[in-house]
Amino acid sequence: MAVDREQFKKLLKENGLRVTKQRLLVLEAIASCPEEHLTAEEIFDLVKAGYPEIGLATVYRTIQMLNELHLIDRINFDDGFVRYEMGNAHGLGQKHHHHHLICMKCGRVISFRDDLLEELESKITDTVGFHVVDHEVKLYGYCVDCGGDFIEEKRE
Amino acid sequence: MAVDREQFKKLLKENGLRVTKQRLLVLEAIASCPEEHLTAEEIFDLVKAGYPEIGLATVYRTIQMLNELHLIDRINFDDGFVRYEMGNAHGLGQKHHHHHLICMKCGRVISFRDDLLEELESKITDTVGFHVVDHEVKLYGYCVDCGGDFIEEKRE
DNA sequence: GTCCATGCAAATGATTTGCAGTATC
DNA sequence: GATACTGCAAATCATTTGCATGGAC
Repeated sequence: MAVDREQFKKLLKENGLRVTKQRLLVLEAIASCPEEHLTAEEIFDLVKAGYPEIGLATVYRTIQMLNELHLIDRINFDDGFVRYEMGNAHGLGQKHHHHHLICMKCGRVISFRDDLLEELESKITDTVGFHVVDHEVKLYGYCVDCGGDFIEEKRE
Repeated sequence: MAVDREQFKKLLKENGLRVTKQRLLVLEAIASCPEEHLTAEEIFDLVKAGYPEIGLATVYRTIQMLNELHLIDRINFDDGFVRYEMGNAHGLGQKHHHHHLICMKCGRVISFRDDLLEELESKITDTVGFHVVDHEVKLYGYCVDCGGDFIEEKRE
């Protein structure tokens, strides 16, 4: 997944932020792993490989900023790390609708796309008067390799 | 919401765990706030009100245990605290299906019940071969008090 | 009596923050 | 040249852990 640098620079300027090498590198590191759900430390390592001077604090600060600009999304799998992935919207309208399947045995995370929740969202707006603008869905279970087809619902 | 103490004691014994005053008190504190999403610290304060000797570490350890026994559920609203709520299942089969509406303005959290995801789950099992056994849904938006009815999708 | 559970205090570890130097505009 | 950004080190803070004491069985 390639990053449109000019558009990124424009976005930064529009928000009164400065264009720096670090910011570009962090965004590109995340964009280079479209299927991953990266931790701050992992992003740090990725960037450091090509730019050893970078500091971890800068990565944390940049990540936060990119998230506020809606260029990246935050996910939490409750494993002690906050993770980030490229936002599908690319900051250009278009809402993202993908969910995460989390394997309870091997921990693998599979992303998948579905718009079924539209229905649920409008149902809620009608019923509760709550206006839904975004959602996050995590589905827990067992992946194919871990007996996805037939396994008793045995936990622990 | 009342706790069936005898059943709880039985469950502990079945799992080779000992029945202690602290464990009963922690469970009852959580059960006494069925609509809340309590942090460890909040549970600690609740119990301490009636039993000042309790230690925070015990609360953390007990919470973890109750969660493993599926008596309480864990939720994370990304505000820096892990939260817990009474599990609807009461450890007796019956899966819980309730979601959380999170207001992006005032932070209020509304729980609500829906089984629409059944459809999604079987769809996934068929498509990906991933066997879903549980799910967690968070919906972000604006509650009635914060302009739930008509508000432009304006963020930040 | 054995051994698990508790309470305290100390440790951990991801994330944040203060500050002096540096780069962008 | 002003000031926002960076890198480092120190601080923060929820949660975990070690250990001696106490309680459950």
